Amino acid sequence: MKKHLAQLLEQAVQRLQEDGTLPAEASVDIQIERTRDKSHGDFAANTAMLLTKQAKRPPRQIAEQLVAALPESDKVVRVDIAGPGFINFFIDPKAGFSVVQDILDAGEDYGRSTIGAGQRLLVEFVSANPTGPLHVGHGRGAAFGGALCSLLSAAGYDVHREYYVNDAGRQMDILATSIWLRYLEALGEAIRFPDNGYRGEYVKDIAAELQRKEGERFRIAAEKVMAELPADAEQGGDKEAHIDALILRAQELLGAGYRDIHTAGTEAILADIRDDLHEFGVGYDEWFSERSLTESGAVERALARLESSGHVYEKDGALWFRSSDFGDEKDRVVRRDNGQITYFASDIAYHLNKLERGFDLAIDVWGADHHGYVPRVKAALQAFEHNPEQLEVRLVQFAILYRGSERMQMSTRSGKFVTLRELRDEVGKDAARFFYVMRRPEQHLDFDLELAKSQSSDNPVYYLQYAHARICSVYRQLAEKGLAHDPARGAQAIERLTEDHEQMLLTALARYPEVIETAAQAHEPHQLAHYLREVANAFHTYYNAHTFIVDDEALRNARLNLIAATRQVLANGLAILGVSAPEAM
RNA sequence: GCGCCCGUAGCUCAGUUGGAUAGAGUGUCGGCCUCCGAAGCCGAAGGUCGCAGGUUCGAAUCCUGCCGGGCGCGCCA
Repeated sequence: MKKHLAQLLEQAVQRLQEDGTLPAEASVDIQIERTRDKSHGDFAANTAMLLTKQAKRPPRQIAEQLVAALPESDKVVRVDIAGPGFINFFIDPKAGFSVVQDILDAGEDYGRSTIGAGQRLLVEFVSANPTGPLHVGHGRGAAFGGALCSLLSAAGYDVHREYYVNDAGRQMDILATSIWLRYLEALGEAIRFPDNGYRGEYVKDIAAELQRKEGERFRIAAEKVMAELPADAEQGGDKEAHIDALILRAQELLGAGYRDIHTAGTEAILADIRDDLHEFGVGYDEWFSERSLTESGAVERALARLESSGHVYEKDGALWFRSSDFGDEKDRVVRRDNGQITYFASDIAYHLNKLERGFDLAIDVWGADHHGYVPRVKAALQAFEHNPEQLEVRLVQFAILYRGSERMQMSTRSGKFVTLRELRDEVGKDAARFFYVMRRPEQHLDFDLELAKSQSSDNPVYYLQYAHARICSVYRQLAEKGLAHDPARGAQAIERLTEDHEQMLLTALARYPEVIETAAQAHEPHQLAHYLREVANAFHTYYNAHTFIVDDEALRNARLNLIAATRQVLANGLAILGVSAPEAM
């Protein structure tokens, strides 16, 4: 309908240009929006106001000329000019009925759009280091990323979902060393656990598993392990120097065995993360290994290219990338003076790789604490003469957990954090996913556990699910009364749906495809969450005002068609958000 | 200090990319089950859109400067 009205206005503008009423060179972006107030008709256009400057006439006058030049349409019953120069369209109510049949015919495909035109998008999200289980901060990235991908896919984009696995680098060495030390502890060695080690219980679990499988293969006397180490932070020294020395010690003493522990640790945690996300309803097309970049030489090749194009230099024994040439605050190290490449170096290679795979746009979903990282990655892409706008970084603020009014503190390294799994166990997948995506990602999220698991009207998830379950219940009631829904009969009588509540519901349902398109283009799944609440509200209101199972067979079937369509829209929308649509609750 | 994000009803948040009288939920108060599920519905009250300027037909939205909160500013990842 929006498109239809835009076409009418476009023709009107063209006619006025041809007869000289409007300057021939005038151009205008025709915007049609739904009105908020029924007295303003169904749709409104601000075209006349946008043309005031170019036409050098007051907007209302232009509006009159536009309306006079408007082609006839059987869908438009009246056109008004109102306010400062709005053109208000009143649509023939009959045109609104067709949406019911559209929905019933399309089923799960209702709302699918071709606006993405098969554009290839790479969405990278979560990508938490495999150094421990996912926590509730990662959960928000997972819920947002998952919903965003489904949304984009529904809008006709070709979406590739990817998890970047940081399976190389120092953090993984710290993890491997932590596992080994816990393993030694379990064998009864008198080990002092480093301040900077991973202290979570899961490290002990992996160590126990290692002991079960490998016995005492990695056992080394504590005296040899702890001999002559630089002091740890707690001992008045430097925690980084201490842990680095311990890593080195582990590698020396264990030889090839070190790699086995490292791999065992990564695999154990990655398997856990995969299960966790799977149970959360989030799936990936690819798990992209950082180590594959270093081992294939992709990182070295990227650095060599930067070197030959003059974008790196040496200073203080390290290799620096001139990111400040591309708007970053300062230059960044890509190779440390000890010869090791930095995390940033692999990330350069990774993002180069993304664009070289031919994606039109790469979307990264990051925690907001990484925002300072954006300019340097974009700088790297520019250094390779890629358009930095081909990378879009969506920053997701952390969720702040509350239990009632009590705020819960978290920190990964100390091992004191609420895991995503604990959250799912406590509030359930549906509530967790909905709570995460009902806010704009850049908004801080207050996540109240008590509210999310409360089985009451306070809980916004139930409001939507209840609407769906309630509709299902109507059909069960119908069967109990020995009646059957006849959709063909309902379609014939569809114009009997003239009640205000029915009209409200019809317009709400008709908006669904528009919401999919705007939410997808804005990369904002929360718009869909809010819309679905409106649909549920329109339905609940209707439900309370009218009985569907009436004696009048034609009217009954028409109403059943309408609520069947409502159920379909709720189910389609909830599916995109990763929330189930139960038939009973 | 510099950079990014946020500031809208008591609380939690939307606000269709600059449109008409700023909206929901929740909380408070008052109504609605002999009737397809009351996890629902209807109504009332509640606002200096952080503050001050500017841009224009028109600003919660865009620009500038302040105020307040969060985050970042490593040869960590």
